[in-house]
Amino acid sequence: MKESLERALRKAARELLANGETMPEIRLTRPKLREHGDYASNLALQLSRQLGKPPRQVAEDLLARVVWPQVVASAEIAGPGFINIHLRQASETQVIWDVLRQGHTYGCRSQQERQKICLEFVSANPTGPMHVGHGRGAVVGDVLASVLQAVGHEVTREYYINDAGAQIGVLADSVWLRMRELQGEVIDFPESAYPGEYVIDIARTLLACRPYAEWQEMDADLRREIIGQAAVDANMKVIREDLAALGIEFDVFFSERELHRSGKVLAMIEELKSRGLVYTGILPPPKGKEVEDYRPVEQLLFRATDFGDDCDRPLLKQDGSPTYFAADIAYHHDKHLRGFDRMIDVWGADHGGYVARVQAAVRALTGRVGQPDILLVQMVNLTRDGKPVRMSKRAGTFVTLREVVDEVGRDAVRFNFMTRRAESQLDFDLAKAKEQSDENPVYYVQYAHARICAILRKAADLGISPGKEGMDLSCLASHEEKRLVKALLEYPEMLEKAAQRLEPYRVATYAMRLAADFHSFYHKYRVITEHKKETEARLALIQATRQVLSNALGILGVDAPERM
RNA sequence: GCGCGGUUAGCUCAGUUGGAUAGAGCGCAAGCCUCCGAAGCUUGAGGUCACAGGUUCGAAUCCUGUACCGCGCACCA
Repeated sequence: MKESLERALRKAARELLANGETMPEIRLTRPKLREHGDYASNLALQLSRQLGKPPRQVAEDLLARVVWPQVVASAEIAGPGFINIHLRQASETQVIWDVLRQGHTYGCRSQQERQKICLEFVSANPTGPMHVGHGRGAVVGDVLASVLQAVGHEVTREYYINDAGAQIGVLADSVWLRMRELQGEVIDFPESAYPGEYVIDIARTLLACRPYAEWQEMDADLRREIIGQAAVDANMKVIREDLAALGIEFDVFFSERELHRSGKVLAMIEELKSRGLVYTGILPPPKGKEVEDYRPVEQLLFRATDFGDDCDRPLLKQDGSPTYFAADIAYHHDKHLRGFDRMIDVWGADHGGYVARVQAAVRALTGRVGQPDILLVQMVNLTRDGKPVRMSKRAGTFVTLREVVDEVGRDAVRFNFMTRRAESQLDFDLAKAKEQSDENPVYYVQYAHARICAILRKAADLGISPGKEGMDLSCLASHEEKRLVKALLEYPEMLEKAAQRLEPYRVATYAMRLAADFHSFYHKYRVITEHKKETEARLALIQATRQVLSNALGILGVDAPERM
């Protein structure tokens, strides 16, 4: 519908412009005031300068030439030169049948330019349970994936497991110390050791499956290796369970360790070498920041500055092993080789300093600019009754994601994480999220859905069913009904924009608005009345509303209950 | 010092990539259930869009600078 209007305007504008002149992007907006019509265009104002005529004159020229599609009732010039378009009432209510016919697929598209997208998110280190910040990234990534799928893309949800490197060694050592402690030894735990309870659990499990004496006799390096792997497996198991509790499943778990073992990291470094993109050099100390143990060392460096980064980056550590960065380059290179049209990464904001170098590396290896797209999800401030909850990892007292999900529920957690843009910080109050109060938008939306279901049940009891496609809906003429219809019409537009701009939170704010429009309508008008036609029309309207609420909640991964 | 993100009502946040009179929730004030679900609705008060310049028909939105807040800044991940 929107496209057909845009096409008509574009054609008229083409006639006004001389050959070769560039056409501004045609953008129809939904005016805030209903007097301004159903859609509005600022095209005349945009063209005014090019044509050297006042905007209102341009608007008149446009209107004289444009051939509107059937759905347009009238179009007029307003204000400085806006073109306000009014649709035929019947053409808007048509959306009700579209919704009811298409059901849970309403709003989805079968994209002509379907992309294969690799969406990497969470990727929390397997050194312990996830915290609330990971949870936000998890929900943002999961919903974004659903949005992209809805508009017709093929999305792979992928988790990169950092199961290699020094941190795994530290984890293994921490577990080993706990194992010895469980055997009665008095241990002085170093600052660096992981403090959490879960470390003890892992230690206990390992002692149960192999006698302590065997562990003692084992070669130290081998023991470290085995314990490290076991600890990673145990942590990943917990992480998967916690993600499942949030309703999140991945298609691929990609292991960094496998990446090293398969030789892909070294191969990638060779590839860069052969292209002359690496050199051996010494990095200067970082400016403005104290690095107490800085020592000038010769390292193998990638020429990131040639590709937009502001500093060259090391590929090998002092001991000759690859850096995390090197593995990450190989990982993204691997994604590229697997044939994805597009890569999207969802990271915590604390990794922001990393964006330029990864994009630089991808560009160097594949020639693709601006890939991967990276969403930086800002921090979550966790509070309870307004007081900050300490999240000290050192003390091992941080609140885990699982505890929060268990306490406030999956739906409330997911919805609350989606109510704000990813790049603004999020306050999350445990007490309020649980309260089921006005502060909690998830219940507001779910309530609207349950309420509609209650009305539909009542109608069914009375033997009344919603109208059938083709019936006259002109009685849906009140302000509230029109708004509701308009909101239904906007659902596909909203999804489109959310996908295009990688802004999944739009689905949540849309759901709140749709629920609000329904509640307003509900309070002003009764659905089931003496008038048969009116009743049937309104039943069709609320059934369509229920469907769209359900679709939006489905994308959010939130339940759409029939009763509450 | 540099980079990234942020700054909009008392609080928490939207604002359709530069459009018409800047919106919503909470809180505050006042109303609404004999009636399909009050976990809801209606009305009101509340704004120098951090500040200063600039760009143009037009700026919360774009450019420059400043001030605060958050995150990050070799050989960790």
